[in-house]
Amino acid sequence: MSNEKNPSDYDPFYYNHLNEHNHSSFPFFSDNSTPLQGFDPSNTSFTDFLHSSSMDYNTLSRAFDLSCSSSEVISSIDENSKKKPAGLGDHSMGISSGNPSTPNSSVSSSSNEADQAIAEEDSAKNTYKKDKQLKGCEDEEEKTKKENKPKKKEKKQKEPRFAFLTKSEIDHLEDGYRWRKYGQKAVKNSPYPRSYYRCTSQKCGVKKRVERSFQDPSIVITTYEGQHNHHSPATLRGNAAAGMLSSPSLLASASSSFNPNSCLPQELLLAHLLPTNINNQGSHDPNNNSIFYQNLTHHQYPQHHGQQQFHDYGLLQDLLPSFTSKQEHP
DNA sequence: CGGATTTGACCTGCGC
DNA sequence: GCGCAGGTCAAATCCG
Ligand SMILES: [Zn+2]
Repeated sequence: MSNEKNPSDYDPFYYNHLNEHNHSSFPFFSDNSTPLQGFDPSNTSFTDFLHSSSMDYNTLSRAFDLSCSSSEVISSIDENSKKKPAGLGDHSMGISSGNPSTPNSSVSSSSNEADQAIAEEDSAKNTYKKDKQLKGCEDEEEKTKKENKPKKKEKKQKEPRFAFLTKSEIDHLEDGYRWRKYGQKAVKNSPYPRSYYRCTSQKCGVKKRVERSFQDPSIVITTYEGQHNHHSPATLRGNAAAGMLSSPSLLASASSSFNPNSCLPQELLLAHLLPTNINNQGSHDPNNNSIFYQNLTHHQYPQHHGQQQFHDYGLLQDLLPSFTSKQEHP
């Protein structure tokens, strides 16, 4: 209870803010074209890119205000670079909540681990469980202690994670899926706890965690992990707003190289939510409510360069069900 | 009564 | 090797 820890020990999410680097051109929002191509991630991660220069959040927020009538821009998250030592000097965090009445503003970043671990579920969860209770077979003698052995030491299921910063007062955002809360932990440097949710669908192992920014209670950080292989249980019906994130704004996601050795990022994404198209029930594509998901994959893995570029990650949308079931246990 | 939450225990990875 | 922090499980509880 007595947290003598330094609140600014290090930022678990590494909020980066740059208010002084004014460059007045946000490459993500030129127009319909893909300006991201001009940004070469081969050397620089997205966070570093943000941190380096070439854009500022003032301009970005201005762009927001112009196009999306949203509020301000929130910093992005880098899941992979969170292992920053105490070397960085800016803990100020660029989150500045201006108007509490502003709709929502969300920035997301994705982190794709290497390997081909895509979205396969199960087969990794039955490692330490099952033996705890041990009611059926008493032949096992090691029941005294809940010993667990990760038989296969590999395969850590490092799925890509997408972090969304959403400015919202409520914690339970309706994103169209049904979630079941399975855990809650206190965040180290934050007075607000972190909640762990899981998709209620059996075939879907998508997880998400929701936490609040420890400086601005208005900011909710939602981190999605995995993809849904099913359609939204409720949605595309009455509450079209729940079809997607209820926060019409922008989603800019990017990944960075988590491995300092290899300076090539795995994937780069950019998603964009249109502001006021939530009631497009007359459209011919109810699933694609109002989200524009764009994916720029700069993978140059020599091992397999054919199947990976076949299709990308369908971020908030349903993707091919066979996509996940391709990895079966022998 | 069934399903979602709550909440403490427990496991794992990692840094020191 | 130990401690901490993060993540997960599951029994208990709550609520419709
Ligand atoms: Zn799901």
